[in-house]
Amino acid sequence: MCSQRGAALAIGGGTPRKGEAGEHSSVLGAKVVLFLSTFINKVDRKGRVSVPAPFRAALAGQVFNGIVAFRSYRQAAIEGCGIDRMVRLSDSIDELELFSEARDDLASTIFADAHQLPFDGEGRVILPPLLAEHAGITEMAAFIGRGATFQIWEPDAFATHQQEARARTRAHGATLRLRRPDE
Amino acid sequence: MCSQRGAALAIGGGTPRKGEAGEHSSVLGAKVVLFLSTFINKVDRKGRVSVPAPFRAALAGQVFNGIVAFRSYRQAAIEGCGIDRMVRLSDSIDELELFSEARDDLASTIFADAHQLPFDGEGRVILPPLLAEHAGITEMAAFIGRGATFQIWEPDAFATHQQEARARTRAHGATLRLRRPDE
DNA sequence: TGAATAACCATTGACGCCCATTAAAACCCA
DNA sequence: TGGGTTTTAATGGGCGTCAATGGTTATTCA
Repeated sequence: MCSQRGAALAIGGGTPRKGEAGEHSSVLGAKVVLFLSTFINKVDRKGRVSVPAPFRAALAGQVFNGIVAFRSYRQAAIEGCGIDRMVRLSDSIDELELFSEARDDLASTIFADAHQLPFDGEGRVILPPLLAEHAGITEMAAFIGRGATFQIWEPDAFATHQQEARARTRAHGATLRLRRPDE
Repeated sequence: MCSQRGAALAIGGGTPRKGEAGEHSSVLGAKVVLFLSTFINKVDRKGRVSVPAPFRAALAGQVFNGIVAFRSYRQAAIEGCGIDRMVRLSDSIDELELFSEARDDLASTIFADAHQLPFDGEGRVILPPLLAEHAGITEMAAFIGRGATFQIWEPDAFATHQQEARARTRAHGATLRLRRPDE
């Protein structure tokens, strides 16, 4: 009802067209995943929320059909991404010294808190109470595209957060150098 | 009763779909195993605990139908993984200098202490008293996903540990460079 | 023969899966 | 370009299945 259209997308070997179902190409190179825009969906009495179709499309073809979600460390929000990103993270951590403290901390902090939320037939997921509470989500959930990942906020909380972020950006004049395509 | 749903998973050659039972493909390349999230299950009077279904799924297809557990030597926890990882660990240790002290210590610390815990028909394992005591587990056991491995803690003890780990991670500004998909 | 262990069965509640409904885009054609 | 049609997405709800748990019976070893 409140969701807005607009896109976010997934870029694989080929660009998924309309009718032809963007299939994975689970093949070689990792698929480029991009989450864009904001979508506000309803949380039903069972705790289910529809993940925006564009986000689902971006995740299509990953080894796990659903999203991975965990509490944001610094904000009252839920961080979301696809399983592929977690696998990469796992590999990265595996390269740290076995049994080192840093490795331990990262593992306990990241993986222990991550929830794998599978899509149901309609592309919905069930928000675990722990996560929903952390973000203060009850009625509605705002899916916020952030490029390679996304966040889920309580709509009003996000509106406030966004205003503050804008103000900060204006104040600090934050800039960013664009990465060269190849570097 | 206290377990939380959400899945964690096993990624084989093919994507385990709905009806077609995600089977192993114990084939060539090592299967990608990812333990995510936290599950708290009850330990019954016989010392049995259900290993979370998602963890079982991640282990499916390995040569030993069960888990390998040993005492963490840094924490009041039980380290857990599949038999396949022990094989890899063995290989790694094999590469250390023969007769070196480190090799000796690792071998006796890990392998001598490792227990193979087979699943019963319902996917439960019996926690050896030695391990349970080391982790202070009596009523409940928390299965903690850590990517390629997992740990088993006494729930409250883990909650404390996790908070400290979070604090440390934030304090050290511990960062981790995400591994590029292909590198 | 008794104790400990393993295999088997039974219960229940949460979750996966399905179908129906509605609303809003996208599409098509005049 | 406007109106009518088609398709897809979001939402609600019912029901079957499986996971977690508890208990009972068979089996093995001391």
